[in-house]
Amino acid sequence: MPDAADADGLTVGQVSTHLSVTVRALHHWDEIGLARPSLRTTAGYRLYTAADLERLHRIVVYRELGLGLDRIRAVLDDPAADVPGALRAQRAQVAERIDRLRQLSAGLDRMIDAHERGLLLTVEQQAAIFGPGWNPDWPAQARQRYGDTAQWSQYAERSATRGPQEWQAISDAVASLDRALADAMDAGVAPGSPEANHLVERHRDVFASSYFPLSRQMQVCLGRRYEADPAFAAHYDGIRPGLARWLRRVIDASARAHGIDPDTATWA
Amino acid sequence: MPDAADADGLTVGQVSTHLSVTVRALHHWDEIGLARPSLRTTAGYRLYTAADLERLHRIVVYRELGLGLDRIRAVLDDPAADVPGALRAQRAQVAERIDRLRQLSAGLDRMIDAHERGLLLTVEQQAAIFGPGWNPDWPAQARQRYGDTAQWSQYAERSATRGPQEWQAISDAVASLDRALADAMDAGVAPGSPEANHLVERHRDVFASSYFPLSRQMQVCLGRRYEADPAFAAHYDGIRPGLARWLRRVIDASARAHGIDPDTATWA
DNA sequence: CTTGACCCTCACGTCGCGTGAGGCTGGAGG
DNA sequence: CCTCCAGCCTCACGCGACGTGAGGGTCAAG
Repeated sequence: MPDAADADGLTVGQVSTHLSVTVRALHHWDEIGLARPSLRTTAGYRLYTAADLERLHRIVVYRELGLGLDRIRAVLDDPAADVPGALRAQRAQVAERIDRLRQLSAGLDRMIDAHERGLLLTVEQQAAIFGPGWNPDWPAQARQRYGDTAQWSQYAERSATRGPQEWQAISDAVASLDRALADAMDAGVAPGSPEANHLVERHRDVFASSYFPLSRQMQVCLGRRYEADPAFAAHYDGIRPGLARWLRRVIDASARAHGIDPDTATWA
Repeated sequence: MPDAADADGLTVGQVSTHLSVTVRALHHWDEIGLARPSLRTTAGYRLYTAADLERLHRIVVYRELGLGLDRIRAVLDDPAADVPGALRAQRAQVAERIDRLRQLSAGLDRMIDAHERGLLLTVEQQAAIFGPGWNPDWPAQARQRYGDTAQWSQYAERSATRGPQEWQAISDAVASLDRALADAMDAGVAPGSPEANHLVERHRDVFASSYFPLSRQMQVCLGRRYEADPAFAAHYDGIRPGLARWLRRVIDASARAHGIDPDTATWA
């Protein structure tokens, strides 16, 4: 009889294995007076009687249903307690929590998608919004290159909240800016002139509100890439031949006016 | 310009309304170093710059996704952090929690049902298990009378875990006991005899393992009700005429042998 | 007599703040 | 000038249900 009880009660360890609760939990329930053992040995060992076990078992049952210890205490100590009512209230709470978690899961799905694809639009929607010059592979390529930067994370966080309407607004803003840049170049606006600098600020604003905050230094790097990267250059030169180069020079001049040497500017 | 920022930063209250977070949360994030304001006034007022607001906004976004502050810190501070991985892990956790909550909700449903109906069986199942003498209105009547007692709660808790098989076992045990009682009466077993007392103990065991723990005092009350209540009496007298009365006398005699006066015994 | 498993009582840590207490600060009005 | 009041500050405890040691007795077996 290694574990067969001294007839007058079980110790915490024995109860613990019987009911699959931790010893600490039994201690806790004793501390708060939820379930005290009827007996103690002279050495202070807790001894739980059969009646104690009844109560403990009931506690375990209601605890598994997610009720708080206070509510359990009420249910056990007041025989006239409205048990079904308490259970229904609990069920309602659980339903609410499930709902919240589902919404949360949906949000996580969106965010994961945004991080991985960069754009929560179908290819058709992309074509309709960004026009014929758009290549649906671009977001994937961008993620390939910049996916492990903080900027990509920030961009993804914003993308997760953007639908077709928001992207249409961005597309419109970019197109409008491109036209203004082309018009300015046509009109002979010189790098460093107030008009040119104003356009550079506008570019920074549009970019920042579309993608992620852009420092002047970063803008310089971006201007260089506009000219050097074939895809970007094709975009701008497709609007007006020489526009990529002109834009780079305009950005450089503006940076210089703000005390930045464009030749040593760094992205970070 | 009542709230238009002193150009160099926003105070906690302003940020709080902008981002819909509590002032205390901002304090907390400052305390743990998750988001400290870049500036302080000479009086110690926190001033959050535009860059600070960026960070705060990202924190809010990830917090709404249910990430812990430590994980958010990792995501924000390490640009190479595996954000989609962290999000997917979070999604898995959320899925698990939803699952657990659903099981919990199902358990609550069962328990509510058990409390209200007393028996989680269809009428057909009840007829098949308890035989032709069974009246499907009995559980509802029992609940009507005893629904606000602790015993009913204990009985309901057990019922919630019982299916047709368990009820069949109980029905068999009760039928077997009834047969044994009838045989004993037929054989002329006298109240107070060892055989009779043994049967009383067996009745107490069967009842306790079927419904709820039964003290000897409660058993006496039950014996009286067996004789006085027409439904119970009809059950026992249907097995053998006079069995209800005989059983009551047998229980009384056993109680007396245990030092209980059956005429003053109380239920509680 | 020792070993090792079991028990005891403190008492702090968890997680993300809520909620005061007690006391400055800063701008508006008298 | 003073006062008022909203808003800010720093502690510091509280929550819920225990987990996790620390430090030390107890008990049956070898």
